[in-house]
Amino acid sequence: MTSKESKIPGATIGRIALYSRPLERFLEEGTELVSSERLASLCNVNPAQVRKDLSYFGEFGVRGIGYNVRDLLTEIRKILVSDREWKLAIAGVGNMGKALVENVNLLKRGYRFVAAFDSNPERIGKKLPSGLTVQPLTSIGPSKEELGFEIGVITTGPAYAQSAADMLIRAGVRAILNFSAFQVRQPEGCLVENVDFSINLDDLAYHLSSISE
Amino acid sequence: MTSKESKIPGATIGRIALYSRPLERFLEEGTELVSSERLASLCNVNPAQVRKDLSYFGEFGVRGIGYNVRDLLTEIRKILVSDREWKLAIAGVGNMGKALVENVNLLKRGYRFVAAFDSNPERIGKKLPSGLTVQPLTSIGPSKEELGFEIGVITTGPAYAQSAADMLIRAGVRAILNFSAFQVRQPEGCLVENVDFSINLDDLAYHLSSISE
DNA sequence: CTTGCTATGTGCAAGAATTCACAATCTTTT
DNA sequence: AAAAGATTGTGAATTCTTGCACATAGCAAG
Repeated sequence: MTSKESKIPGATIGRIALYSRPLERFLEEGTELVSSERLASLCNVNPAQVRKDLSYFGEFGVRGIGYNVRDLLTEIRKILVSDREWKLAIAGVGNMGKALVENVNLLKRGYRFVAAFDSNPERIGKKLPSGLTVQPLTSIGPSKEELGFEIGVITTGPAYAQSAADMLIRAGVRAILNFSAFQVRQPEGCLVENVDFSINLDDLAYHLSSISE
Repeated sequence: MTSKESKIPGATIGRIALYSRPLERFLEEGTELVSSERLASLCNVNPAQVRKDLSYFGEFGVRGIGYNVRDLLTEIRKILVSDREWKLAIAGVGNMGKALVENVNLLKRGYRFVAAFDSNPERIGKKLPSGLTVQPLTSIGPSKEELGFEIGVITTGPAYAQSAADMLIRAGVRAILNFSAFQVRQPEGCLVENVDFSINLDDLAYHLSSISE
């Protein structure tokens, strides 16, 4: 069904996800039509980029008119497979972990945390506002069978990140989103995406400084 | 001083920041030398990429030997201008905001939050564990003069993001790191970097699904 | 001081990604 | 029913990025 997946640039998926944000707003506001130009300007990209990105997956617009907001959003959700619920497990329930587990935005998009783990004995057994009870990291294995989470999120400190990753993988997750400062190595058969805010700050700092030169 | 900035790929700065993470660990562990190959493998990139990225800024290695960990780290910090303290202001002191303000990792890299703002009256006046007192968003203007923050971080809900951005800009910040789900438009003369985790999850979900096809 | 070993720095080729520019197609107007 | 106007979809040109492959250079051993 996916049309010639061979030539889809890596950044395209991320941008398509990006396009869905303003589309969601348009849908709420009742705006029915949107042009590639308008969408592009809201996402800080080139209009042709929007059209090309979408064209990898089909023809969703009407020439001379634009895109129907509701239809395009539906198509994008199909493309991203965010038209279903994804179950997540979190390892590390510090500030960052809690912020994610309680983030309504993620839930709205179908990402539901169904298990929470931590290695800190003080945190184990505690109940989070979302209703989840924090389990010991070492118990990941068995729980997975019951709860069936498919994506792992790591928000432990750097020292625990790799072992958290190992345990999540042993428990069967096929994808990991890693927020710890430790860069998790790409293991065989498991997708890993590393997120490090301090890199974004470094980036800003660099560009800020080079402007004034 | 910067050598021909004209041809530096956009992704290079981010990768150079990435290289510094394992280097910091090596420095702590007392490892003195590192090869582009080793560094590359830890960062999931190609060794030639490491060398080329660095070569935009100078010659930091010794042929036949590799790079001196301490020296390279010093050079990278100079490049990224993270060899000094950057003062940050945060707008939005929910879970995510607190997670950032209390993140020791950022502090270790020289990013210090010197002001916190929120629009929620219940939060205003509260003292954060870091010692900062939450101020009303509307008071951003005057505070900036006193405290001199130069980068703004937005962790409000989507509804407040654009107005928080406007206020931060009016207060004189030249760069914004935006974690809200609302994509802030690039304003004239101010760098904006938008971060949206749900996009990372969408990305993982997409690739997870396309594997099984 | 010469040979061998190793790992950097980089010109250039190969490969990707982006953007242009225009044909295609749909609606509206006359 | 033809012309005007709008905006998509996309082949091709352009621009950007990556990676190869090797000359270069430092060190060590004999």
